[in-house]
Amino acid sequence: MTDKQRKILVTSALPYANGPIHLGHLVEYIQTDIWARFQNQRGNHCTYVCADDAHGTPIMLKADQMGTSPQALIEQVSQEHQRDFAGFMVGFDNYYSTHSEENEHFASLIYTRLRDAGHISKKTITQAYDPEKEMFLPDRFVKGDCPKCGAQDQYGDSCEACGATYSPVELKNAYSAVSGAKPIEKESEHYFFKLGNFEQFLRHWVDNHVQVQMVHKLNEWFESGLQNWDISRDAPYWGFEIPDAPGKYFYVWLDAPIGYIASFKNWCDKNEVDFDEYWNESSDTELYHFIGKDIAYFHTLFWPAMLEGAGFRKPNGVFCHGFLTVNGQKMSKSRGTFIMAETYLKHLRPEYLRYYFAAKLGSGIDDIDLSMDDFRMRVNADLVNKVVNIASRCAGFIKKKFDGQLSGQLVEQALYDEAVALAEPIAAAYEAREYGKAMREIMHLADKANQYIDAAEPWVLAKQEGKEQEVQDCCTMGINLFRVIISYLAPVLPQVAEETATFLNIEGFAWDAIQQPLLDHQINKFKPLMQRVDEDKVNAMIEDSKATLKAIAAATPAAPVAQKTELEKNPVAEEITFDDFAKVDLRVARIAKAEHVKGADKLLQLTLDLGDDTCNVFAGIKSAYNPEDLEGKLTVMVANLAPRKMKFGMSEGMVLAAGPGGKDLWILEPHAGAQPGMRIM
RNA sequence: GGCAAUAUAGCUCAGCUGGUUAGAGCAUCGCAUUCAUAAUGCGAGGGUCGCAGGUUCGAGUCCCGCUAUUGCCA
Repeated sequence: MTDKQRKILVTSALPYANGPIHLGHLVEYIQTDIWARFQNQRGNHCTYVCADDAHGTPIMLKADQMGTSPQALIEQVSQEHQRDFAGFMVGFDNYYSTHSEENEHFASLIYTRLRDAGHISKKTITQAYDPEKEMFLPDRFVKGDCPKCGAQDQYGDSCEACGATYSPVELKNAYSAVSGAKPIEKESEHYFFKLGNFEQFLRHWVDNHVQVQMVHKLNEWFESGLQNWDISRDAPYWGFEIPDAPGKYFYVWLDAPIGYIASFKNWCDKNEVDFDEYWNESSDTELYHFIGKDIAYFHTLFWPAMLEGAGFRKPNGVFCHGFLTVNGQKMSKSRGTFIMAETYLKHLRPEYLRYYFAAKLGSGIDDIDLSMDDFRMRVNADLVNKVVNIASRCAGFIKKKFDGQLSGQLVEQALYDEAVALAEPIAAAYEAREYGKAMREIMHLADKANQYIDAAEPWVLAKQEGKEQEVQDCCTMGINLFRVIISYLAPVLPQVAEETATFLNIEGFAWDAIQQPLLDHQINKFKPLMQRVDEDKVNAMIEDSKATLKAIAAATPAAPVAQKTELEKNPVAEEITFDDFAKVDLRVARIAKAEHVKGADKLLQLTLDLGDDTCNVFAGIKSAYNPEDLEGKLTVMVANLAPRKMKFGMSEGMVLAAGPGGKDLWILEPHAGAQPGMRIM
């Protein structure tokens, strides 16, 4: 800690103001908050700002749908977001909105500077247009059938069933997700940011400012060539009008990152801080953005290029993190693993999650998994059984026998020195965002503290005459080790740290304070600092998540879309006679074996048991089923279908399934009791 | 389809530039202990490091292929 105080500005990505914060978001805010708290604890001056990302078509349409104004919607969502973040102890210095005067100012300023420097071009493009709603439709708001595989109800940019990418005009049976009308093609002049002008700058910049994993990604983008970026949208659009272009608005992604600047400016004005010191091109303050890997493109290409072009400083680092999975899978609304921040907080303490995320976070971009059982056991074992236990097992002696007074000496100076010596490696781990590594070090120290107390046996000494001093000494050691541990954990567990400060009767946890042990010092009564994670509460949270999402789904007025009924999408076929039908021999079959097919993206190979006979069938259901989930189940097959030679072998029949394709595919299963081989009539 | 990341004990994860019998925590089992929020300590079992090749004196660690999972394709 010899460096002079660093001035640091950190940001987390701006959450979009059309929905609630969920646990997936929180990975990033907790990661950033821990880093910011750590920096301040070390004595640096770290400011943490964020804001709601409050513009764009989805917000405009959602407000419309709810019968309210975008303004009212974003105000309400902002309240909810701030409430949730506060609940998780995410300590922003400023939380603002991209729909603000400051942001309009900076968006216009940056645009104007880019334009004057020749980095903006115009071009007329053709886009899908909703003639009923009289607006251009973003790709996501055009739906229809995939031109490649025919899957129904796909978005305008890509097919979820076959993965094909295309433009909205290629969709079959296209309709507007806004009005249900058939979109037409319409021309409009758009404004573009000439990203290619910055290729040399960017190629150089990315080398030192993003993680290695991202460098690879970026090189890929460089290889395929930097395209101009479409930064304008036509009215009606919820955002800022472009200064010299009436009826044209900044695309939401243009003013979103500028929201970092705007939020900071807003904070500067309130706190009399010199804005320019932080944002001048030659600033020697530090700037870091924490983001999810999905928005790297915007933050590692467009953003530094915009700043460069407009004469602002560039970030010192853009830190990507991975996504959150729950119980090893994508968060799922039906499984109750799509957990909103608010729902979590109704049942569980925020620090559990802060610690769990910290224990799993590294500096890379790997996804992290929240395994509910692991979460509960890990938090209980580490924080309650190990860490808090240290204080709990020493405090009683100090309080009862010595009236809260710590002794005047450290009997195991070497052990204490060892604990304090971890300050630097742990600080280095925090600095490098290797929180998992830091947590492992800290828990190892906690193990040592428990081992020490075990060996010292204060409860044995306490029963012996004349050993009072030894009891006080070893409990003083224990309490001091506890203090060191909580100091290391303070960025992760703000509330525990605060309550520990009260318990220890100290000011707080400046990083270097532990250099001086607490001796001849009066401490307060110990109160349990943390309760165990209760399995029932975890389960209640899951159930609550299911219920909450159901309620939301029910309350949300269905998009006026024209939710076409299944029959409308796919009318009943021409009438047939019974004899026609009878030609199809449907049989109950048991799925004896199901396996992946080497080299096939969509097929599973099924071995179907018909009682006396088995047959081999290739079924295109891989996107919806895991082989292991199918084995042993009964299903229905067409038994007399002519065998067909496929690339992977002979398919002797087919299994029946319903659904548009992709994950939405359901095979038939007869009621229990049906036997393999039975004919279905 | 293209590109990338990941795949290590039952679970969650470490394993740096290749080098002795592959580590941790939790879980399990045995023993000890009772100061502590059914907490702690000691010890044990448990892995052909996704599969198959290759480079090397030597590979979990490098290369190729395959499989699975995940993400990105502005």
